Amino acid sequence: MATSLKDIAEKLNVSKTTVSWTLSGQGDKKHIGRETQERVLQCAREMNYQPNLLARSLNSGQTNTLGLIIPDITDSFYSTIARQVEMEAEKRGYSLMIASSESDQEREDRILSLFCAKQVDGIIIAPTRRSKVMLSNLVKRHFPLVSIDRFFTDLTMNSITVNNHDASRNVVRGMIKRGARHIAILTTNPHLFTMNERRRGYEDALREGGLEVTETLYGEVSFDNYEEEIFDVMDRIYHQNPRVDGFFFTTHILAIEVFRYFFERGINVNEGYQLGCIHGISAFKALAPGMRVARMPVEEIGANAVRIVTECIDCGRRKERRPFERMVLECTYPTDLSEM
Amino acid sequence: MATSLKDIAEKLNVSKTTVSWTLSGQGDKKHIGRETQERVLQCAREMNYQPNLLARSLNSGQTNTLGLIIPDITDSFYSTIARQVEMEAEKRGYSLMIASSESDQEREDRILSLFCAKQVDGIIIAPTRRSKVMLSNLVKRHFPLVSIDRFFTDLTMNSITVNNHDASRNVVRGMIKRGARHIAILTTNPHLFTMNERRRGYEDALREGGLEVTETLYGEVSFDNYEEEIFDVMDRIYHQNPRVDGFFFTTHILAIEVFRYFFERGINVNEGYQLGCIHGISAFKALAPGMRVARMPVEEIGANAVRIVTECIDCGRRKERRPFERMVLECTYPTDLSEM
DNA sequence: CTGAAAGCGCTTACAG
DNA sequence: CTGAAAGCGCTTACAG
Repeated sequence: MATSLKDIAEKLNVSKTTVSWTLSGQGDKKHIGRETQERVLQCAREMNYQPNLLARSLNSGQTNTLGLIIPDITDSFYSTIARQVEMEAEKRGYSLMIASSESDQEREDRILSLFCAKQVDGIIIAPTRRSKVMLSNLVKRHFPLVSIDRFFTDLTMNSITVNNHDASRNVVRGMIKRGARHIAILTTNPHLFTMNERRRGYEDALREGGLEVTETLYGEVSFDNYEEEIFDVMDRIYHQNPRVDGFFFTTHILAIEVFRYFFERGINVNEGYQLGCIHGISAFKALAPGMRVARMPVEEIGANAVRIVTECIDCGRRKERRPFERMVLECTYPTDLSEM
Repeated sequence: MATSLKDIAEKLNVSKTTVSWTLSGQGDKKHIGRETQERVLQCAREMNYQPNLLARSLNSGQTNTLGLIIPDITDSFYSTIARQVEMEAEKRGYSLMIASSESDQEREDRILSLFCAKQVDGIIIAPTRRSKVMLSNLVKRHFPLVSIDRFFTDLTMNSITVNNHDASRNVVRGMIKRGARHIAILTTNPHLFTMNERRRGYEDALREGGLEVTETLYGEVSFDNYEEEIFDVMDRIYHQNPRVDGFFFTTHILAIEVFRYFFERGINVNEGYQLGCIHGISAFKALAPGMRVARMPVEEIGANAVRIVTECIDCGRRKERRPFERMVLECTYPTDLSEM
C-alpha cells in the first residue's frame, strides 16, 4: 500500500491540511511553523510519499495530460512526430498518452472516448477520415483539439498540415532541372486530400517544365495490397514508356517497394534516373543518396500542435475562447540525405 | 461541462445510487424497476453521459491502464513492440500509456514515478540500465512489473528477453554454410549484455565452422557517433582483410550505415558477399534481399509481456504472489525478406 | 499558527 | 424496490 497524506498526518499528529500545504510548497505562505514543515518533509521522505495524481486531478479538474492519436505508431513519420510531441508536452508540464487508431474509424472513436473519460486536458489527432460522431462533438464543446497531417474543411477545428502540393512540386521541379523528361508518379490512397495534393504538385511541376502529364506515367496501387500490385504497375509503366527516366514517390513506403522492384529487375536506379520522394527514412541514404526528398517538418508539427492545444487549454481556464487556427507548414529539401 | 451521475439523478429525481447501478448493468440484480432503468438509460444517452474514469479509479483502486517505457519510439523494433503491447492490452481490457526514456536514466526514473503517481496497474519496461532507485523499489513492493529486451541478474523481476546468442550463431552459421570464410562483425555498445551475447554467438559460429576469430574482423563504433566512425572502421577492416567476404551486423541501424559505406565505395555487396543482421526492417528487401536476418519475435514479446504483467495484477488482487518468471524467446529466420 | 469540513465524481455496503 | 451515507486521496475556502 502506498502512503497517503492521511498516513503522514496521523503519524505526526497534524491535520491533512497542514501536510498538504507544506508538501505543495505553500507552507510559508500559509504560516505553518518552520519546525512543523521540517517534520512533514522528513516524514514524507521516509515513507516515500508519492501523491496520488488521480485524486489531485479529480479535485482540480485537470490532469496535465495530453492525448495523441496517430494512425500507425510503426510508421516513422508518425513515430517521429510522437517523439516531438512528447518532448514538447514535457517542456510545458504535460505528460502524454499515445494510442494508434490503426486507420480504423471505430478504434479512433473508442480512443477518443477513452481519452475523454480519462479526462485528458487536450487531444492532438492525425485523423483517419471524417470521424463524424466524436470529433464534431468535441469541436462543439470547444474541447482543446488540434488535428495534424489532415484536416476537415467543414469543421472549425485547429489544424496543422503540410503544404503537400508545394513539396511535391519542388521535388519534381528539382528532378526536371536535373534532366528528367519522363517522370512517373507512384501513389496510393488517391481519395485522401494529402495524396491528391501531392499528385497536383507533381502535375503542376510537369506543366511548368513544359512536360506532358500522361496517364501512362501514372502508377496507383491500393493501400492494402501494394506489395503485390507494384510489380504489375511498374512493368506497365516501363512497357508504355520505355524512356521513363524519373520516379516520384508520394510515400516512403511505396519507394521501398519500388526499390525492391528495381533490384529484382536488375535496374540500377542510381544511374540515368532522377528520383523524388515525400518524406525520407534513413535507409534512403544507402538506397539512393541522390534522391530528392521533401523532409517533413516534424519538429514544427509537434511543437505547434502542443503549443496550440495548450493555448486552448489555458484559454478555456480563463473562460475565453481561442480563435481557431489553420497552420500550413512547408517541407525542407536537404541536399545531403544523411541529414534526414 | 460534462454531465455527471448527479446531473442525471437530479433531472430524474432518483438517487445517484440508482443511476450508478443501472448504468453499470447491475440494475436487474439490484431489483431496480424496469421502467426506472429505461428512463435512466434514455437520459444518459440524451445527455451524452461519459463516466469520469478518474473518479471510478480513485474509488476502485485500479485504473485498467498499463505503462510501457521504451528507449526510443522511433526505433522500429520498439515501436513494433509498442503496437503489439497496445493490441494485447486492449484484448485484456487495459489501455496503455507509452513513454520514451530516450536511453536516459533520469528520464526513465521520472517516467516510472509519473506512472506510479498516475496509478497504472502495471509496468512493462525496456530498461536502459540498472535503474537502482526506482526499479528495485518497485520490485520490493511487488509491483506488477516485467522487463523486456534486457534484464538484471540481481533483481527478482519478471523478464522477457531474446536468445541473442543463438540468433547470432544461427545467422552466422548460415553465412558460413553459403560459403563465407572471412566474416566481419559490426557492433556497438559492447557493454550491453545483449550486444555481448550477439558477439559471443558470432564467435561461436565461427569456431564451430572452423574459422578463426580475429580482432581484425571486429568493428566497433560508439553509439553516439556511429555515422562518423563507421567509415574508418570499415576502411580498416578492408585494409587488414582484403579477402573479407561477409558482414554480420548486430543492429539494423548499423547495417544501414554500412550500406551507405558500400554505396559510397562502389562496392556491390549483393555479389560475392554474405550478409547477416539481427532484426530486419522493410528497406532490407530492397537493399539486400539475400541477407540472412534474425527476426525478433515482437508478437511473442508483446503478448507475453502483457500476459505476465496482467497475471501479476490479478494475483495481487487476490493477495497472492506470482512466482517470478524469466522468459527467453527465440528469433525466427524468414527465408524471404518480404515477410519481415 | 493550525484544523474541521466540504467537495471533485464515482462505487457499494447498509438500511429501510 | 430505492436511497442516505461513507469513502477513495487529494485541495482549499473558511473559521478559529
